[in-house]
Amino acid sequence: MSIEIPSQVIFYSIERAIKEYRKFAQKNISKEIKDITVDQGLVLLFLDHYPDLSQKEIAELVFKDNASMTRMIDLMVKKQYLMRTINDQDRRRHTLTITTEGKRILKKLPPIILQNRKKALEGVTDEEIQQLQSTLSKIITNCTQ
Amino acid sequence: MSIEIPSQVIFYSIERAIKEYRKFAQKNISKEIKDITVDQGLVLLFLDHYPDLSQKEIAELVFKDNASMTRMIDLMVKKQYLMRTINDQDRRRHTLTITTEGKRILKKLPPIILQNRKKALEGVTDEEIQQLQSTLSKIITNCTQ
DNA sequence: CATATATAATTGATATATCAAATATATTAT
DNA sequence: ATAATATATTTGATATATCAATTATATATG
Repeated sequence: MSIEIPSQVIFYSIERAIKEYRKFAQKNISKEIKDITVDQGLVLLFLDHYPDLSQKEIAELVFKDNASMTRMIDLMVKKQYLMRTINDQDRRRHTLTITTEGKRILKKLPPIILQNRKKALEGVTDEEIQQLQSTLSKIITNCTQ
Repeated sequence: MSIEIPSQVIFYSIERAIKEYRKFAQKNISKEIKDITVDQGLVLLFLDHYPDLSQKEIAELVFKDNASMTRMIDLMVKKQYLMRTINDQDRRRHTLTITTEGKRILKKLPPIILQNRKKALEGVTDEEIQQLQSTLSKIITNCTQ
C-alpha cells in the first residue's frame, strides 16, 4: 500500500500553521515582556477571567495534562507571577492568585496579542474564519468521538 | 484594553484540532505497532522516500530543531529502527539507513495512517479541504514573512 | 460510622522542545 | 596554503509532554 508523503497532507499544514503562529507570537511577546511564554500568558488570562479555576481546569483549557500544569505553575510561582494557596472549601484544590507582577504582565499582554492575531489573519475574511472553524470542528469531532 | 478569552479564538481551534488528531493517530498506531511515535513514523516515511536526507533536512520536514532530531534519532538507533553512519561525501553529515525492523514498521504504517486520515476527515468535502489549505497558507505566510 | 471510591495535585521516569555553546568538517577568501 | 567563515551535528541546561504511581482529601455506599 502506497501513501503520499506527509508534507502533502492537510494535517501537516494545520501543524505548520499553529507552530508558525506560536513562534511568531512568542517572538513578539518576548520583545515587550521578559521571561514569559505564550502558555504562561494564557494561564494568566484565563485566571484573570475566572479566578476560581483549579489547576486541572486550567490544564484542560490550555490542552496540557495535570502533571505539566503542576510544573508550569511551580515555575510561575517561583517567578512570582502567581501565589498558590490551599482552597479551604476543598482542601485538595489550590487557589491561584495573580500577584502584582502577574498583573503588570496582564496589562501589557492584550495589545500584543490583539496585534499578533490581526497580523496573522491579514487578508483572511470573516467568512474564511467561519469556514475554518467549521471544518476544524468536524475534524475535532471525528477524532474525539 | 480588553480581550476575548483565548478559547473563542481561531488559533485555539487550530491547536485543538491538531492535538486531537495527533492523540487519535497515536492511539490507533499504538494498537498495531508497539513502541513507535507518530513523529518517528514520519521520519521513517520521509527517509523511505528520500534516503539521502540529512538530519537537518528531516528536522525541517517534521518541524523540529536539530537538537531534538539528534535525540530522536539516537532513540531510533537504540531501538534499531535506523542505522547511523558517516557520509563519506560530506563527513559532517550522517547517512541514515532503515533497518529490517524499520522496514517491518514501514510496511504496517500506511494502512493505519490512511485510515486515520479518512476517519478524521469524514464529512469534510474536498472543497473544504482546499479552502482550509488556502486559509492556513495565508496564516503561515503572515507569520513567517 | 467505616469503608470504598472518586478527585486534585504531585512525583518519578523518560521523551521532546528550545536556546546557546561546542565540535568537526567544508568552503571561501586572501 | 592559511585563515576566516559556514554548515552539520552534538551536548548541556532548562522547560514541557506523557504515563503511571502516589498522596491527600472528598464523597458515596453499606
